[in-house]
Amino acid sequence: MRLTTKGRYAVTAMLDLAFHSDIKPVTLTDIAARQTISLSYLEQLFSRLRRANMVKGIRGPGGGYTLADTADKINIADIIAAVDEPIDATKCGGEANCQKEQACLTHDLWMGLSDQIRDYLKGITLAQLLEKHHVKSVAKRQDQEAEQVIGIHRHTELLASLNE
Amino acid sequence: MRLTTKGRYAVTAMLDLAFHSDIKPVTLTDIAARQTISLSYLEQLFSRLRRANMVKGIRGPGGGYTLADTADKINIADIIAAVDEPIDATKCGGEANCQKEQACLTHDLWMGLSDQIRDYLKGITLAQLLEKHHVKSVAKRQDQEAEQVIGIHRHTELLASLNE
DNA sequence: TTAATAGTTGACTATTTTGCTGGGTTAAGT
DNA sequence: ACTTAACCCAGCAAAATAGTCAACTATTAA
Repeated sequence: MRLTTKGRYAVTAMLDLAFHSDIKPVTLTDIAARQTISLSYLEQLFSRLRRANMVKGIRGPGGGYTLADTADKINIADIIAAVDEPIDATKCGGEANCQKEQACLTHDLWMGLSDQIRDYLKGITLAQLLEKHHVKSVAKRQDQEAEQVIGIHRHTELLASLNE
Repeated sequence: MRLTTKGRYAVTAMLDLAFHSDIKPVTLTDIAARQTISLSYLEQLFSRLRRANMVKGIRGPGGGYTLADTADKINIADIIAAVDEPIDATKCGGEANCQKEQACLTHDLWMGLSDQIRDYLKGITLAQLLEKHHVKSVAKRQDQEAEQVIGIHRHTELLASLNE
């Protein structure tokens, strides 16, 4: 699992879509203007997102993109995985072709960590992020309320799984 | 918080160090051989790690690197932060220089997510990863009683080195 | 003292990824 | 027909990544 600006662009665009595509499809031109991402770069990203069945493209006037599913069914890990190259799991490609035992061991450790991050991001949906933002803006408007609904208990939960 | 192969190299190298530097300092040449990372690339990474006070360099014959602190005091987030460029938090650099409200909102959402990942990784130490691996390898060894004997002597060798 | 070891530094190169431009083609609505 | 917008390329400049080379300095064993 990698975390780069590319994935960030994708998540941002998907959030924008979740925000605006309730009524009608959203054009990439709109997203490009709102999020200041170049149209052609968005096209690249959405080409992958569409092939991964995260969004649906509707052609013609009045067309655009909509989410392929409800926002609570779309998680962050899948979005990032969709736009990232399939990571080649370098050098120790799946099978044990490592000559050295140590190399494989530390490789395993890293992969385990990577899996945990993926699981963590799999547990966060677009709907949760929108809700969190909603809560936050409401809280800012009224008075300070306790936010952070999503993060904390999940954090401890995952740490607990480390200690098994 | 970014997650790239660079950070992975750094974590892998630090894990290798945590494994082997109990008795004496570990040379980058050794790490390069074990982890199949180029020596000079390691030099770059360890230059940053040293400046970030994650490791100590010891010169002269018998020299090498050791952890600057015990393995339970070194967390993954700090390792990655040490080798990564300070992320520029693009376009909305700290202050609210976003012209559009939406851009800032989704930006906030992403930054919040990024913070959560950082907190998560801050909660995972080298010691935890080593411990997890230790348990796992023992279990694997017990399972492989009737099977091929390839890994066994390496395991005992490793366990022996842990008890010294 | 001397030679070997090993870290330190900086500049340099190759490759990959990133973000973007611009050209088109195809499907759908007016 | 004409427009709109998704779709699909080929390519390209800048940046990041990964690795190389060479000169240097500090340490210490012999």
